[in-house]
Amino acid sequence: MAAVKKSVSVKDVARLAGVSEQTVSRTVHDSPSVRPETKERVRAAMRELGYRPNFAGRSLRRGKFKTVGVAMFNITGTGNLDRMEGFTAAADKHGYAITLTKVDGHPYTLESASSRMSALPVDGMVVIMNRMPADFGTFEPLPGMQTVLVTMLEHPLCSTVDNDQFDCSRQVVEYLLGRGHKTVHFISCPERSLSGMRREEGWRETLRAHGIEPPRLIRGDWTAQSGYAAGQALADDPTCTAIYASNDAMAYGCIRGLESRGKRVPEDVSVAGVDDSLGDIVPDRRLTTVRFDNKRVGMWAVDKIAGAEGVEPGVEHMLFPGVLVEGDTVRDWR
Amino acid sequence: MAAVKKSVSVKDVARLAGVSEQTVSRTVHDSPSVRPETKERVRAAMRELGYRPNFAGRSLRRGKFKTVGVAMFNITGTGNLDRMEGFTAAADKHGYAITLTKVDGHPYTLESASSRMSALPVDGMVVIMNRMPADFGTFEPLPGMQTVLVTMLEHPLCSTVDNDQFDCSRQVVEYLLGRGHKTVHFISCPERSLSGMRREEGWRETLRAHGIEPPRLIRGDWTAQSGYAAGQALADDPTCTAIYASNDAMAYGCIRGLESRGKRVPEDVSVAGVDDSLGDIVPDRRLTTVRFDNKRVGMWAVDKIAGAEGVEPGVEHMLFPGVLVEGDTVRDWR
DNA sequence: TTGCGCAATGGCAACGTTAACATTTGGGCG
DNA sequence: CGCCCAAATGTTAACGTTGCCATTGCGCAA
Repeated sequence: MAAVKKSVSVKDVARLAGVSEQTVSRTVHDSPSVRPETKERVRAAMRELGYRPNFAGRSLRRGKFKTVGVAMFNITGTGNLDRMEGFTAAADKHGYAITLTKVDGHPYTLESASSRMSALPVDGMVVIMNRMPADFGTFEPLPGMQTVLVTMLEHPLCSTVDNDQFDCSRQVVEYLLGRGHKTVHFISCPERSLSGMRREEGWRETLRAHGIEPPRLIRGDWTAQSGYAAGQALADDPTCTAIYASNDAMAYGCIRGLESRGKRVPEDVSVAGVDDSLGDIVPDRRLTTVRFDNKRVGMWAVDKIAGAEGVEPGVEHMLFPGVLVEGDTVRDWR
Repeated sequence: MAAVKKSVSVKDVARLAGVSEQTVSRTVHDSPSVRPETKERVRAAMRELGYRPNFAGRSLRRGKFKTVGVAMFNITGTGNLDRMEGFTAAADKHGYAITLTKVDGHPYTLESASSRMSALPVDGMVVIMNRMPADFGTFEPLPGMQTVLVTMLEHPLCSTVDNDQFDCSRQVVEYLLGRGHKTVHFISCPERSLSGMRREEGWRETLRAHGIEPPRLIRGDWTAQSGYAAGQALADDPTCTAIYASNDAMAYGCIRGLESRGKRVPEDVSVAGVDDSLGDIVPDRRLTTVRFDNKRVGMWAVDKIAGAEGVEPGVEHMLFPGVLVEGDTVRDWR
C-alpha cells in the first residue's frame, strides 16, 4: 500500500505535463484553443496521477454547486420513490446532483427545512410537504435560493407542484356517476393529510356540482384494515352502490369487507381507489383507481431549479392530473 | 425587489461587527476564546446581513465535504425507502449530508457508479447493488474514497452490508419443518436477483442439512400473479403442505391461488413469504413472513464512512439477520 | 524587412474559509 | 512598579480552480 496521497491538483498535472495550470484547466473543459497533442499530453498526465477535479475549488470559483437539495419531513411516504426517480432524472439531464436531507418535523415548518439546507452545497431546494407547515403563510425563501414546494397549496413566493388531488376525485366521482350510480360514498383519511383532505373536498364538491348532497363519509387511516371495517359498515347501507376510497389499500380492504358481509363487487357495489399502488401485490382482478405520475412531479420541481441557470426564476404553480384506470371493480349500472 | 445581492462572506460580517474575519469564524464555530459580548455583536451582524457560511470555501479549506454519496442503479427498488431513511439518519448523526445519484445500468458496473461519484463533493460512497456487476471481481475503489457496497457478496477491497438472505431462508424452512412439515416447496424469483438467488440457496441447503432432498421449485417473477399461478399448480400436489415464497406478493398470490383450487390456508397448506411488505395493504389474516431492517442496513453503510473521520478504514462485511414474523398462515402439523 | 493578426499558452488574482502563528490587552504577583 | 502569563483578537497564507489579461511564436501581407 502506498501512503495516503494528498489529493492531486491541477498544479501536479501541470508540472508533470510541462504546461501551465491554465492549460490543464482548459484541457479539462476541452477548450478548442489547446493543441490536440498538448491535450493528449495533459490527459496522459491526468491519467497517470489519477487526477479528479476538486468540486470545492470549482464551486468556490464558479459560485455555483450544480446541485439541488431535497428536504423531506418524512422519507418513507407514498410516492417518494417515484418522485426521487424524477428528481434524479431531471438532475441528470442538467448535469446536476441531488442532495437529500431529512428534516425533523418538530416543529413542522418550512423555516426548519430552509435553514437545514442553507449550510449545504445547493443552488436551490425542493421541499416535500405532507402536512401544513406552521409558517406556510409567512415563510420567505432564502435570498438567492430558489425554493420549490411539492404541495397543492399555492405559495406567494415559492413555485409549487403536485398531483391534482381535487381533479382526481372529480374524475372518480364523475366516472361512477356516469356509470349510473345515484351517489358515491367516501372512505377518507386522517385529517392532517393535505392531499387526503383535498381529495375529500373534490369528492364533496363534485357531488354537489351534480346536485347530490354528499353522504356521511367514513374516516379511515390509510390501512386496509380500516377499509375492511368501512366495507362491513357500508354493506348494510342499501343506498350504497358506489364507494370511493382515498387510497388503494383502503379500497382493497373495503372490497374484502363487503365480501365478508355477502356483497359482491362489482355486481352489488362498485369500488374505486387512488394511487395504483397494488399493481403486482394483489392477484385479484384489477382495482379501479387513479394513477399519478410522481416522477413527472419530481422532474418538474428539479427542472424549475436546474433549468433556470441564472434566469430570473418567477413563481409558478403546477398541478398534474392523474389518469383514471378502469378496473373490474366497477360495473355499468345504467 | 432588491437587486440580487452577492453572497455575504465573513469579510462583510467582520467589517460590520468591527472585528477580524478570524473572530467571525471563531464565532461561527462557537469557540470559547471569544468574549460573549463580542460573539453577540458578531451574531447580530450575521443576522443583519443574512450571513450563511459558504460550503465551497469551507470544504476547500478543510479538504472534506462531510457528505456521503449514494449510487443506485434502480431507484424504485424494494427497501430503498427504508434504506434511504437509514442513510439520512446516520448522516444526520454525524453532521453529514447525502448526495443521491442514479447510475445508468448500461453497462452494469461498479466502475460506472464510481466514476459518476468522483466528480461530486463526497468523502465516500455507497453503492446499492441489485444484480451482479460485470466488474465485481476487478473493481478498485477510487483512492481516498471509501466505498461501501450494499450486497451480500463479500468484496476484497470494499466493505459490504446487507440483509442475510441465506439465514432468512434457513429461519423460514426450519420454522416450517419445526411445525411438522416433511418438506418445503419454494416459489423463486428471476435469476438475476442476487438476494433472490441467495434465498434460493438458503432454502435448498437448509433442506439438505435436514436430510431432505429439495423438491422442484417454481420460478416466479415477484408478482402476485405469478404466485397465484404457482399456488394453483401446487394445489394438485399432495406432497405439498408447506410453501415458502421469495416475497410477500407471491406468497399472498399463492394463498389466493390455493384457495381458488379449494385448498385452505393454513388448514391444508402452510404459506410463508419474505419482506413484511403487505402490512397495511392487505386486510387478511397476517402472513407469516420475515421482516428486514433496511434502515439499519442503510445506517451501517453511512456510519462506516461518516463515523471513520480519518481513521484507517479497514474492510468489513456485515449481514443483518431478518426476524421471522409468525402469522396465521402456518398451523402446527405435529 | 517590418509589422500585423491569430493561435497557443502562461501569469496572476480571486472566490470564502480557517489553521497556525502573531500580537495586544489586562490582571496577578513578586 | 515591572514582569509574566493567559485571554482575546488580529494577520497571513493556503486550500484548487478558472476568468481575465499578457505573452509568445508563427505565418503572411505590405
